[in-house]
Amino acid sequence: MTNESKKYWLIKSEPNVWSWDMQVAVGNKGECWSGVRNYQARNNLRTAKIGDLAFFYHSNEGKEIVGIVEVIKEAYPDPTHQIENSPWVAIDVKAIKPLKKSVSLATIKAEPMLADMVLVNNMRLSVQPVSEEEWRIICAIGMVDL
DNA sequence: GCCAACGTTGGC
DNA sequence: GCCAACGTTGGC
Repeated sequence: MTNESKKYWLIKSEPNVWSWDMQVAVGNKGECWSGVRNYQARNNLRTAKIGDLAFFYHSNEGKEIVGIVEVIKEAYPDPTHQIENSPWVAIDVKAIKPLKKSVSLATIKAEPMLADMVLVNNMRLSVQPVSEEEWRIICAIGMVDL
């Protein structure tokens, strides 16, 4: 695993369904990221590799990036959709660290350098790529070193 | 709770 | 293959 091949993502969760605190509570064993029912998001999940990092975004309630997770298991059949030839996949992620300062959607929208983020332009996509530049900017705003 | 934006479905 | 109807997401 080299730094060059590492990709960055943003994954969304409604905190009343699966929150950052719950993600932290399961610790290093991580948790299965499942239930994605959107082809574009599914394709992104398939692309995610072990060691890739992702922002953990709270949708609906909070509307902010609260932490960083790492992919620890690559795409496998979604355990919440057990039918033959299910098109859906899941990955496993584990919490790495919280942002010292969470980065809200309003903050992202207000930052011109982040105007091209998928989060801003395709609000409904639940698993989305983040460019290295966007990653660095948000880490800086969130006062986290990664 | 409302509704705009988007994705999916199904009739034709 | 088009497009209207419907369902879902998610900000407000």
